[in-house]
Amino acid sequence: MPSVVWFRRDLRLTDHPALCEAVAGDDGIVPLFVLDPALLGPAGGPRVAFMLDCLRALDTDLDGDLVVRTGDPADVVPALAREVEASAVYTSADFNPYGRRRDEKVAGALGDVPLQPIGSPYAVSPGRIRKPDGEPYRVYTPYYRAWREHGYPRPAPRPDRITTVSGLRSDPLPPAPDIGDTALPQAGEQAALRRWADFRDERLLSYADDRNRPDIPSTSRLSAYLRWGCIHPRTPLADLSGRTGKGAEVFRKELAWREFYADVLLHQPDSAREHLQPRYARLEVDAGKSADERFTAWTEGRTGYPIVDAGMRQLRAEAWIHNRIRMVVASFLIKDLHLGWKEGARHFMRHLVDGDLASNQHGWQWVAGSGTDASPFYRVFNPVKQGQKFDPDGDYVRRYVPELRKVEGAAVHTPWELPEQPAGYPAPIVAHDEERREALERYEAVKG
DNA sequence: TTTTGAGTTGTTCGA
DNA sequence: GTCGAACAACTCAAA
Repeated sequence: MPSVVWFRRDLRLTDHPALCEAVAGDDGIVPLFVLDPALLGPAGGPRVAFMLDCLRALDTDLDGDLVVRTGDPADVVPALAREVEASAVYTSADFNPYGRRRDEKVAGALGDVPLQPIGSPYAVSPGRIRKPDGEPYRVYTPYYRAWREHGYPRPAPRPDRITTVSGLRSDPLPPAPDIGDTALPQAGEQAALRRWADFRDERLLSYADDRNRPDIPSTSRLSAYLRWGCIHPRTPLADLSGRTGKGAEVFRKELAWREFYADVLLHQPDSAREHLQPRYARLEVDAGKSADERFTAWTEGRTGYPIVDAGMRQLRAEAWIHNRIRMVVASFLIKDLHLGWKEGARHFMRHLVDGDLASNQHGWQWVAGSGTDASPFYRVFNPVKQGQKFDPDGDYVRRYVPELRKVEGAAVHTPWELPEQPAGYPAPIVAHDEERREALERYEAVKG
């Protein structure tokens, strides 16, 4: 009897424990991907388009034997299992709130055929790292120490031979959503491995110094690949283990942040929707027509603050934003426009190619100060300062804001000081100094 | 149980 | 221009 390998956020063949386990059986595997409308709906065009490309790449790597089926996994997976008389369904564990509910339903619907979760999208699965008293960590740094202490396995090799069952019905992939000119990364496992190798060899050494620079290619840009599991974090982590440089340590910490937030979300599933710290429900948030207009200006990159607008336009152009700039635009939405983090987080999830629930929701809450960080509430990003510091020559702004292309150097961060206003570029929609004070007052009111 | 030290990513102000 | 202090108080982790 063959076994089914149900792919979800693990669209690769290398270092795939569930796949390894399945191919150890004698009768071949049925590789399956389920197009689940409940997940595809909110995913947003770029992420779906990228996923479809990854599925094509995976199908190619499987000699065209990937079985795609559309529908509720609780129907689709058991139906296929019966169809091929599967002995088991192997899969990587999913720890997101929806994924856990779904897998419980699927396991129930499968009856006697076991649903075997093996491995997960993390080096250390969420829930594994605990304090000595058995409680989960709520603060990153001690979590990181425990995570390092815990360790993680080396990557598993790609199976020598993958015998697939051929000739099964497979639904055609839906047409890619219209994403206009948005430039997506090259999809698939091979592209992910190349991307990692390039980063490791070219930029890791200077990563600690340059990672906050959006104007130069300083980051790994692995996020979309990690999101869909084209690469498992074990692969970079194994390469890092032999390196002592600061860049290696800082990059390892970034990977650990992803794991920390997944752990927090596992223990506090509601934190995907609500503030982790409940008192922030009291934070005053603007609503109404003017708030809606400010939100729209933010999404369209028309706030009049060049670094913010460049970030929001990069999101449209590439379905991705440099991490530093994510913080800047998030801080602007929350503390300059006085809008809720949830709106911003939802917008990111709709438009990011790498949108990951745990990292996104908790990244936003980090900025809002309502998450795991013991954030000093007076930490308000100054959009001009951030621009001058991290985009010192203004190259990043000019790349994404054509109205400002003729402005030279760092002057691009303060267009209102130019003798002549650049045509078509808006004046600042709010005065940062005033809104900073306003934000501090509102946060003050939430204290205690 | 109590105590102590520490907490990703900042900004402003005054010396 | 550079530097340190102030911006508060609280929660968490660990001794």
